[in-house]
Amino acid sequence: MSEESNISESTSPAPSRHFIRQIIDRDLEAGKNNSQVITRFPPEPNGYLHIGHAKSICLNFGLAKEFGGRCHLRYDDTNPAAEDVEYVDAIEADVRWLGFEWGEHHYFASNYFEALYGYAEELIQKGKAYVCSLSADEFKEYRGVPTRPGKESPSRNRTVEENLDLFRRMRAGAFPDGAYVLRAKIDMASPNLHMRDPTLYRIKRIHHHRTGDEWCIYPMYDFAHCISDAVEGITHSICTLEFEVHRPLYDWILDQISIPCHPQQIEFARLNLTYTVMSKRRLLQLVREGHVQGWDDPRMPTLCGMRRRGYPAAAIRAFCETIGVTKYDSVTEMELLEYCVRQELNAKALRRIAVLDPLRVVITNFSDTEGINVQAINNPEDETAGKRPFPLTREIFIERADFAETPPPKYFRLSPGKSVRLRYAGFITCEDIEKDPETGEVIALHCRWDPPETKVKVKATIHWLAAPTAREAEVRLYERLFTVADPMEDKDKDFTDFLNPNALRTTTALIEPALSEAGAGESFQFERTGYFCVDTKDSQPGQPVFNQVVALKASK
RNA sequence: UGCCGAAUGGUGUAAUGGUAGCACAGCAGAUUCUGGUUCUGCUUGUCUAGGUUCGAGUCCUAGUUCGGCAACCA
Repeated sequence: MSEESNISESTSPAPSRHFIRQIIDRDLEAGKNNSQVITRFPPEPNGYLHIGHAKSICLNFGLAKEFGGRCHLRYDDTNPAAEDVEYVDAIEADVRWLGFEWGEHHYFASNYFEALYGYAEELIQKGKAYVCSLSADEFKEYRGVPTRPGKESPSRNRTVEENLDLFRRMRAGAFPDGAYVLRAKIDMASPNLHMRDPTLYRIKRIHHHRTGDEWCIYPMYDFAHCISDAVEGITHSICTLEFEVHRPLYDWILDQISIPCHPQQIEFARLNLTYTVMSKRRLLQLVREGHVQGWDDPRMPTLCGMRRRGYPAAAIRAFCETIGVTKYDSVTEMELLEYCVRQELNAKALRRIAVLDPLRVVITNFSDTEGINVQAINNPEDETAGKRPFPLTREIFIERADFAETPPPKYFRLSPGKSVRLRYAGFITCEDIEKDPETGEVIALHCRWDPPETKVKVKATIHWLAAPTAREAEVRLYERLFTVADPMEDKDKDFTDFLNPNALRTTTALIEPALSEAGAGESFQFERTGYFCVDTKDSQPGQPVFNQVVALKASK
């Protein structure tokens, strides 16, 4: 490399740095946190991860990698009512699939229940927390509303001894669920509702998927999260915008207790995508009500759904980098995700031929036994992918849409008397049409074949399959899950009213023999049609089922 | 009518007081044995009104609009 190009490279503009990178840049410059970057991805195991989580995963793990730090995988499992091990395993598989590793830094907030309890007692000792006897309804009433201050609970002035005794008995199971809660003693007049003596612990006799029946009191998110971060020595605690109003409480708790570490909470805008929904609750509703066939249904925006659909992990990573990170509540167009998917697949996927909606063609100047063998290119973007033999016989199948009896304007493909190129195999000219006498439907075409050397002037090349070698396979074609960009927009309707009835269409296609041996999870480009991935659930050896990943970019 | 936050083309994002740039989408063209890919060009933008400054997307003031917050959820 010449000196000049070295210079131009070093002076080329630095890659743009989003606001969190800039915060870290400044922290590192100031020597904060011993110049370390330790992040965490803290899912609650109460549902499957979706593309919105991918943004957070790529951010947290990506930042750690970029700055030579580390990222912890920590389950925020403080509410056993909603959580389950089923989700724990699925979450790990999804994060790994995305390409990230947590090493030995695999934690559960429930690992810290004992420590958390200790900090709660410390708060009580310091007169910063009290046990409250208000019922849930009274609690609400006392809390007040945003525009009016709340009023203090009668329990607020209990002595430290009383509070300690009550809290210990709460833990010991002396009281029924809901009888008491532990609250922070902050400020009932705070304009921030979260600072009006928030609940720290509640009594819940629910079996926990990790701690079993060891506990009947469970810490709330606000208490558990900041302390878990501090215990793990997290430097940058990155979360979504809705936690912005929780930050004063995050800081307050860590300021009151004797823990040396105080991570910085930074909020960013969650991902919204057009033509889908992104909340676990609504995704769960789609599963429960049977609108889709499960969390990993290829129509779902879940990571397992996208993986099954055939979206490459690299495409999702590229997408997450492209969308950026801001505090602006935005809606990203699905087209951008699809672009990233095509970009990745175009470079990597082997080309194969499949005819989705077959129309029989008889080559009139071939005898039954006559035929030729051509070579098909496996990937024009990658010469090392090589070629494969591809036979042409008297009877072939073409795509029904590649013939038009009365061609519309600018139709380049086959029509009566017209010619097209057969991919890799010369030309055909349509000489006759065979129709069903009853329905009038075109059932076959009779065409004359000309070899490639003929140089027939055509404007289109179509794909085709030799009838004797063609095999059948189930192909699933997907459209967007919803018919409108924002299914939540109409407040008078349920989002399920906008479900796209054509989101899944199943058909039997004709595939080339090489495809019937395709392994589960393998992706191909069906030439001129789209990208397809062998379904990992419903395929049998030698009998693949194909999921359409994404169509080729629409022709103009 | 409380508090917190955010506003840059259709969408997403950059510009950190000094030429408003990039990507997606759209449109047009070139190349092409995939109406794919690739390449070229084009359309479209700083929420409003004042102010500071030689100079404002950026700083100040006022407003407008949008989002979040009133689980013993996270």
